[in-house]
Amino acid sequence: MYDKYGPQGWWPLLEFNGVNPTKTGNLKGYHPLDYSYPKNEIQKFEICIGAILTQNTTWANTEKALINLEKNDFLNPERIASCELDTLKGLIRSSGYYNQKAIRLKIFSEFFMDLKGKTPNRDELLSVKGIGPETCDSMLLYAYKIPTFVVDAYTKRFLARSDIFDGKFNYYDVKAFFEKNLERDIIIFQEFHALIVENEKRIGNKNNVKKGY
DNA sequence: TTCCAGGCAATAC
DNA sequence: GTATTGCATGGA
Repeated sequence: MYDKYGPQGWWPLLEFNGVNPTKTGNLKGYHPLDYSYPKNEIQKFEICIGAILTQNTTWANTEKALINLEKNDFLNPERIASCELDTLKGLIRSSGYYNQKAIRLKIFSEFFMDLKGKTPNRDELLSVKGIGPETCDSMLLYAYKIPTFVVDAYTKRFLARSDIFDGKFNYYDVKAFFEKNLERDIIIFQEFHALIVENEKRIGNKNNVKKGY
């Protein structure tokens, strides 16, 4: 997949204006071969907010919400934590589930401020309301650069078609499978997950693999 | 119009 | 511990 699609440069960040013409959807937000992102606390925060906003939603819808937040100077935890809930709901409307996501963003913003720049551990993140296994691992892998493998709907669909996995398709069994078979390296984990997503987006759900498998 | 997308918490068994 | 359900917009 790497030979076919090239380095993916995840996570997509709004601030990056480089162009990767082979991308479908948007031409912005990627930073292939540059693994120094996020470069500051705001970018770190942006990744975490994006991880929450993209829950069960397309990235296109998420990106609209992120752009709205950015335009209104809402990409900082203080602003989100202190603003009117209805204002926040309006800005993230396009991401869907905006009532619960607005509350989750506020809760996470408080948590992020309390960290004061420190890296949270997995259990701390999971204890935050609105953060489940996938959102947690996305934050750790892409914002905090901890080598933990991210399992999402694409990952399971990829495995379901591949025949190389005979276990149960629950989150932790799938995660363990990848972590056992890949070198525990931050760049490899980031690229492998992003390449699976790119591959699955391109081929579509041809075999109509059901969600959850 | 219908279906589904980079989940999660609450609830029910 | 596992299964089900509500949440909501926007594109195909």
